Amino acid sequence: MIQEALAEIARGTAEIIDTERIEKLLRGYFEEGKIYQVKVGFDPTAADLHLGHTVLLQKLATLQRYGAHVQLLIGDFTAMIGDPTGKSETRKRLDRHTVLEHAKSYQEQVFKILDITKTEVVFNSKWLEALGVDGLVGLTTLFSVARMLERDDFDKRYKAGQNISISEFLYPLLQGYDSVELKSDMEIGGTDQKFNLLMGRHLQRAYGVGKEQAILMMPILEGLDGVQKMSKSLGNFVGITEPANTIYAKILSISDELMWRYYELLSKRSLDEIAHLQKSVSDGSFHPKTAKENLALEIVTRFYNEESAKIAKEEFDNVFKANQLPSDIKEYEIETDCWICKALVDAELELSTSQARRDIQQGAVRIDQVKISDDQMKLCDGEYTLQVGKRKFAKVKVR
RNA sequence: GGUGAGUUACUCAAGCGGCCAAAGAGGGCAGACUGUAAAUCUGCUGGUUUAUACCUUCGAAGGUUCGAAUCCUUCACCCACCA
Repeated sequence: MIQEALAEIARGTAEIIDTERIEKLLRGYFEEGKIYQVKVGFDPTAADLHLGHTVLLQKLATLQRYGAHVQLLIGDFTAMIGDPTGKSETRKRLDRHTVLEHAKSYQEQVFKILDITKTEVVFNSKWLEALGVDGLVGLTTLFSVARMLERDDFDKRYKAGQNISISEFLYPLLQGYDSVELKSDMEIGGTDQKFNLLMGRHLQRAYGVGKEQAILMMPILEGLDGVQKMSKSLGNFVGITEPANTIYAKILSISDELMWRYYELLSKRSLDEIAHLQKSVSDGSFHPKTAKENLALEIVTRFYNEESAKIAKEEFDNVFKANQLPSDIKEYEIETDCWICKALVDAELELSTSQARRDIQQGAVRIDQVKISDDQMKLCDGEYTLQVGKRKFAKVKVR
């Protein structure tokens, strides 16, 4: 029983630190019904969750089935410093109102996956504000600069002669201190958070919390481009609140190679089943497109339902296989005798008339499914369907 | 505090008085081919009612010049080294 649970928990993880401890927590649950605290941190700056977040969330949901109580930590205090992982720009401090709003929006999304009765939302400003300069200085004595510089990204930047600010040293310390306050038994995060996660362990020891959190690291999900990590700012994401049709279409646009990665990290199918599927595709007995469709259907179903997923697929096939128009196209009203380039801009299909002109010259623009080549034409009264490229549509009423 | 280097379009990065809306790469968009996949090939990639044209852009503001991303001055920011 415990071993089974452990195997399920370990599935897809990149690294686990202190498996013995996790085993102990599970034993406590199975034998005595003891629950334990699992910490996960979120930045309150981005309120839209995407598939990358769900890798963590799904793992948490699994843990919740085995006795975990989730501490969903909103890093409202640390967010203003900015995580040094990645680019560092001085961030604006968010006001209380905005933070609460983001947190609320998080909860709406998070509980599509997590069990609300086993989750608690906490804000680290609560204790970090109270920490004071005194406490902060105390905290900084517990870790050395040399060890801080061991951290991979600091090391690289230091050697490359790039700037590292003191506040960036504070970030992992404060995040680790959260684990002290929360007395977490386990923390889950992406592999890029390894240093920060370990800091929690280190500080729990230093502060004599009486336990050291186990660490569960999940791989970072690549974005739609298959190279960089999925993030909203890079625009390579699939948001979990996006329309079913969009989610479906985005999944279908990923490369075959990336599809297996998504299967591994997002699908609920067993690893054996996925391996089998992969084999069938590589020996040609199963079409990769079908495999991708199944994946897309599974993911859409998770956030909506089977019916919506089916409709999304039909819509997709209609538009891209049969070259028909999508069923819901935005409508715009345009004045008569409108220059085509201007109309394209007004219908929000193009950003500028110059761009519109270029696209027309390249044969990317269609009116009522017919390709046009004259960038000087005007639209007279009537209703038209404008299309730019393969996926941008708009209906216009000209009068 | 001293010395030196730097700030160019979405990103990196060339340019060092006119041929600069600004090389090149990446990214993005579009076309061909497809499974709206990848790979590949091609075109485009500041704006403007139609442009061997004009306008805005090369950290900011001034100046020199017929003419400046390029030279000078001041300011801001950033980095390294020395203290």
